[in-house]
Amino acid sequence: MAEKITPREVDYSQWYIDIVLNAKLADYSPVKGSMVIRPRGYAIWENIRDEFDRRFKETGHENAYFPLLIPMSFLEKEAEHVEGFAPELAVVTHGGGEKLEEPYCIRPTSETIIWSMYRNWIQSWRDLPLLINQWANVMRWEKRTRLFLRTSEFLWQEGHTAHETEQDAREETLRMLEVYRDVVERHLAVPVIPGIKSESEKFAGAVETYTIEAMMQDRKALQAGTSHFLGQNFAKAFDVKFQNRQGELEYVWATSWGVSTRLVGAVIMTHSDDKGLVLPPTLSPESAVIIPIYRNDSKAAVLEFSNRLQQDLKSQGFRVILDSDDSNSPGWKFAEWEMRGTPVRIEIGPRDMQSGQVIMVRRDSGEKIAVPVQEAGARLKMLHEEIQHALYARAKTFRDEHTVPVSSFDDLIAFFGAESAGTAEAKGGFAESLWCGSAACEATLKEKTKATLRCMPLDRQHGIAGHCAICGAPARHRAIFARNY
RNA sequence: CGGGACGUAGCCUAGGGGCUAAGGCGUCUGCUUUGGGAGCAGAAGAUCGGAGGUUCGAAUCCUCUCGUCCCGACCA
Repeated sequence: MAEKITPREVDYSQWYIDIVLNAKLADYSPVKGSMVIRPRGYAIWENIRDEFDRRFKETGHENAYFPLLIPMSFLEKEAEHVEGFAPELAVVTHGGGEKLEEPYCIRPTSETIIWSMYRNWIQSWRDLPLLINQWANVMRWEKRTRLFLRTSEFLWQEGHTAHETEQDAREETLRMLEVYRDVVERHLAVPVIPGIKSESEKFAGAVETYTIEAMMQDRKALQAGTSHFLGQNFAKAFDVKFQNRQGELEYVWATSWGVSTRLVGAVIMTHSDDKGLVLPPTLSPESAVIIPIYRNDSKAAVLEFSNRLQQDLKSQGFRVILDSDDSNSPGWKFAEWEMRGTPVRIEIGPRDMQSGQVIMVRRDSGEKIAVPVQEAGARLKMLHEEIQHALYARAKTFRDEHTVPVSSFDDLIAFFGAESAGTAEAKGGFAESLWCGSAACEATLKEKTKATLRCMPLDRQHGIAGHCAICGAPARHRAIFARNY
């Protein structure tokens, strides 16, 4: 495991792949387009998943599980939905050695099968709201895949809720968007912009799609989560009516929302450096690694000292690894654990032992701090908090530095770089521009610069006055344009 | 799905019709070391991505195919 990681400046894509493979987060699989999530990558996902799960339950949702296979006819009940997903479906045509009368598709998302059940479960306003979440795998036959960011099969959660009123459903849509924003910013330390998608970028079957958009280190945008207001589209498609408080039959109002293993990719791309993975302490499988440094004559004492510290920290609730493997030098271990992304390294040598201290080294900054051994637990906790905040602050500063108000088409082209249009060359960032609302303008910009409308930030729609940066017509929205993953 | 590049040991690379496929890193054994990817000695590890063809002979030439990366189209 002595391979060097390709520096970001040389090849950002290769850098990302090098980190994923060298930190043993995932591996390519024999199945085209699907990856194997290795234990270290899965542990990070579990830490993300557990926090979301806690927050979903806190907001009144329950987990359930629906089938992997969906009758093809279900997809076809919602016109926009099938049109959006048909090109990326995997279809099962045979079972038990016989051709199936009706083919199944492997779920690309579960609105249809879930709403086919909601039809039976909802009769009265007393049955509402129905707040269900599912942790599952889904499959979308992607033509071009990237580890974690876009694979044919991926893990996610999908919330599917049913409500009495449009108001309730709209509130739920925004409530869950806010849960996403909060968890991604605080737990993953990835700053995001909550906003609404344009018509051309919204979910197939939704009335409105809300999103949280993050900026990666190559200044491209990554959609980190979406929350959809589905109106009565699926209720109508599956004929789900309830008797309201006035005794009238009415279609149910719906939302759906999801985040996926793509978030692992977002964390990697946001925080890591040329030495390897950098993880927020909240997500790291281990709190710290102790690396003992000794000569033959000091080995026993240093190991004993290290062992005591490990036990002490463990008893305080930290997950601490003692790397006492004799076959690797300390230098090797430093590099190795840096590549794995462990937030804090604790060095213990004879000199430290004599002075009753240890050296704590921050993964994010490389800063070395001498800590009296009695204070190790308290300082480790403090360091974790500092690192968590520093990672978020650094990412936010980076994003803000590359978020620029742009008011004319010429400036947009200059910002994204006309000469780099049609290439993956990193240029630009987030262009914050006024927009008239027309899909034609989005298409024009995309054709010239590859940049798309990522979202209209929720908190920046007030006082819109001016002209669309693309066509010059009176503006109706403020939007973020960027190249994206 | 279109264009390009590339598949030789776990990883990187050499060899582009001819003897037993070469080297570096890593791995294993032993000794020696240990404050930023240590040293010495020895060992294991390859049907050259796969299939078919041309040839006396194929890692090498041809055809097909699979995979990875990049670009494009498509897209949660």
